[in-house]
Amino acid sequence: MALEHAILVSLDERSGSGYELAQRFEKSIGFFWAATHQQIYRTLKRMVDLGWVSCHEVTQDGRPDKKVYEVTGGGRAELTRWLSSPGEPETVRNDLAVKVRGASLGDAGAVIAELARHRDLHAERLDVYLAFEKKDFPDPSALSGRRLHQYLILRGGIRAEQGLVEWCDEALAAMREDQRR
Amino acid sequence: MALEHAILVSLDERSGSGYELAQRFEKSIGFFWAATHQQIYRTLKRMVDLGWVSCHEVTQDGRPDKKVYEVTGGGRAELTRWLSSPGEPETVRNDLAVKVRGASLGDAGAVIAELARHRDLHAERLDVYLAFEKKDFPDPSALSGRRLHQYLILRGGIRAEQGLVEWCDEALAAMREDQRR
DNA sequence: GGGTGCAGTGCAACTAGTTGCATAGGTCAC
DNA sequence: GTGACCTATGCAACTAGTTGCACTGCACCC
Repeated sequence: MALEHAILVSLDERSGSGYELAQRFEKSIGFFWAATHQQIYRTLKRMVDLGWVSCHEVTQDGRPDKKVYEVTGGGRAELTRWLSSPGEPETVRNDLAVKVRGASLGDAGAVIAELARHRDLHAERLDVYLAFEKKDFPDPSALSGRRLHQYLILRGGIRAEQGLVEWCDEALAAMREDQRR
Repeated sequence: MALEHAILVSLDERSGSGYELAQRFEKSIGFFWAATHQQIYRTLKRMVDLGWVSCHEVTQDGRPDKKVYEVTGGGRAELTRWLSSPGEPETVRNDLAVKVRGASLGDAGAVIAELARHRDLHAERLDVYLAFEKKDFPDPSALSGRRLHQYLILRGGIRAEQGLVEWCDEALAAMREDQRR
């Protein structure tokens, strides 16, 4: 499982509370790992037990108190161990593909509409990523270390969304053509 | 959840036992939905309770008896309903991306090796898919209905693997270049 | 006759992830 | 002053998926 490790990477960049982490997961880290606040709070608790992160409460005024977590030596050791251990590619799960495959057993028009909806969702996400790229990484060839790695992740997100938009377009064209015949 | 629906699509094409389904999931359906035999047996049982599939035992000689499942009217109704209902794109989960993002906190060389390993895995899968394409769909423009949908799914798999291979190559080149400096 | 391997089904225990709800302090607008 | 919204944490119950094991029957090879 990589949620722990995604949290370690994120906390290593900057210590923070569960709430802050949840927001980071909604944004940058969410390109390649999704997590709800529930999952994060529970996992943080487990990670404290494992000695991978430490926690101290911070009293705030004007807003509720929070618990700030930071990575310990044990956490860094675990991260190093994990980075060097092999893993398998995630198993694919694609609702939309199941729908396309089943289109001839139901309402093909509805599946086409669903494809078009997903096409637009992916195009929207792609635009967001491309805007990040333009703004945050204007000169990719100059990057190194952590900044390079952040850039590469973004590139992965861009490629994935591009591929999905193109696939939706291909499928839409073929299925619409098939319907006309 | 789409495992039920993936099973319905598969059983609608051809009735079969849990064992057979598990094999189909290892092959064709596995392009876009992974499932173990355990999951399949459990889900089939639930689907019988829901009235989506019916089950009858088949005595075999030379091998153990089996239970053959087939889709009922209720199952087809459920499938139609689901095909017309909107769904969200799956949340992404990518171990390898987490590793790349964390590469500067551990052994960057190990992450590079892991990238190279995954690159080869994806290239291998891509070859398998391309061979299917060549063999099973020599003339895509002539396809319609179910055959077209099967082809489009395969195209999705091909695009996804191609994108991953290219991304691995991009990341490998950049990280190796960064190491040399 | 003993090992390997395929076909076939399943339980039990576990880990991971989702959903709904609760609570509590504070700001800001109408 | 009250309703909407943001920060902040968490429990409980559920659904989904994984892992390890167990059993049966038969075939085929050495």
